[in-house]
Amino acid sequence: MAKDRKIDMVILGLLAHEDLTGYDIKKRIDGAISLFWKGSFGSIYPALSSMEKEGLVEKKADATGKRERIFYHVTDKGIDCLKAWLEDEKATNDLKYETLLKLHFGGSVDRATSLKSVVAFEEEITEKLSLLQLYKKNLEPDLDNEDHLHYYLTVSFGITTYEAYLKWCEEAKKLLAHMDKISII
Amino acid sequence: MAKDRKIDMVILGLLAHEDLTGYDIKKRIDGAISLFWKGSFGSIYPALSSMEKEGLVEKKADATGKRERIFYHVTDKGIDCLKAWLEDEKATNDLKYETLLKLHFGGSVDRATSLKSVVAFEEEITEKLSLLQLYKKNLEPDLDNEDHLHYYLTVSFGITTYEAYLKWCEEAKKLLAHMDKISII
DNA sequence: TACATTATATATCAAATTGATATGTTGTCA
DNA sequence: TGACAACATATCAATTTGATATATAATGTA
Repeated sequence: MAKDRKIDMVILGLLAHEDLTGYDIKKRIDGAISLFWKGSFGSIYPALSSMEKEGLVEKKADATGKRERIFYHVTDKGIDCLKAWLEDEKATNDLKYETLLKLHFGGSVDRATSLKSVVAFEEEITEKLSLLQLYKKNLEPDLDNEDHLHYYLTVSFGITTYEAYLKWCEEAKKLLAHMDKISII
Repeated sequence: MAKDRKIDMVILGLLAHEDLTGYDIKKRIDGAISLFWKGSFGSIYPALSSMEKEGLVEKKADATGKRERIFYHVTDKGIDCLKAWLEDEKATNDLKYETLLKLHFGGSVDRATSLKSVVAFEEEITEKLSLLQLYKKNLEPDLDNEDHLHYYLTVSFGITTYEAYLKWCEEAKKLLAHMDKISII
């Protein structure tokens, strides 16, 4: 068996605040959560079905609209499940940095190639960082709100690490810049 | 189709330096590479088989030992494949921080619970950081070696980001420390 | 010497996940 | 009216994980 479905916890965490459709859940994940977790329709819809069978969530008929919309509501059992997970401080943090992988194996291609990977990474991070700073500005005035405090912590994590990434990019660019080093010396 | 098998590139990158068995490859990945990529036997062995069929690697009989050992050697086609990947600066960097996920949804449990997650994370990072500093010390004297320079860059990435993590842990602990805040004010 | 434990080594499998694709509806702007 | 973007559910092959099975060689220890 692979590890328990983590996507279940993401869904339960979101449903703890409001009833949502699978599509809504995907949008929430693509927002601030995408900084540290991702989820696709291919995992969300099957997870909702299976959690419904387990009694962790329940379907709510949508009377209002004409369009098919299946809202999910978290049950007491679902809340218990979420809390049990939150109270366990064990956590697996998995990173897959293709940029770093390319850099690690970059010794057999020329430095200009490695440099291009660093610059592409730098651009990506710079863009995301300005979005995070916007999130931070919105959360800062209301840290007495327990939820906002916790959202703030994750956004602050993103900002701190992204700033470190950019600092590293500067160092990496400097080290890779001396492309003619061997021929000069 | 899911995205191309990235594990192939890890294997080709390793085989570019020396012939290895599947078991060796796993050990290499569990070393310095584990900072930014992971791989299991369940992906390594099937990848080796399929790459052999594609002509990217070839089996080398092991004459010496008595134990079953299948060494793999990278072909010219395999090297071309590796270089093509290295020369493409596009890269997807996927993070799965369960710690951050727990913190994001921590607003509905007490702060002591969130604090425990931060402390567990801090301990994990502190331990890994000292290992990285050891790697760095070993690589630093020989940065003229093109491979070492590239290894150094990834180790330096790890150190810079882990130091940022620890800085954030301090901030997070401070913000979560005021557990009686509401009742005091 | 005998025994237990750890490291070496290949391989497979169910479960989880991704990324793509299929299918159709509703709202908006020109 | 027509085009396009956003909404919404669902499925699938390919990939990956984490666990397990199986077996041999080396090492420590009683």
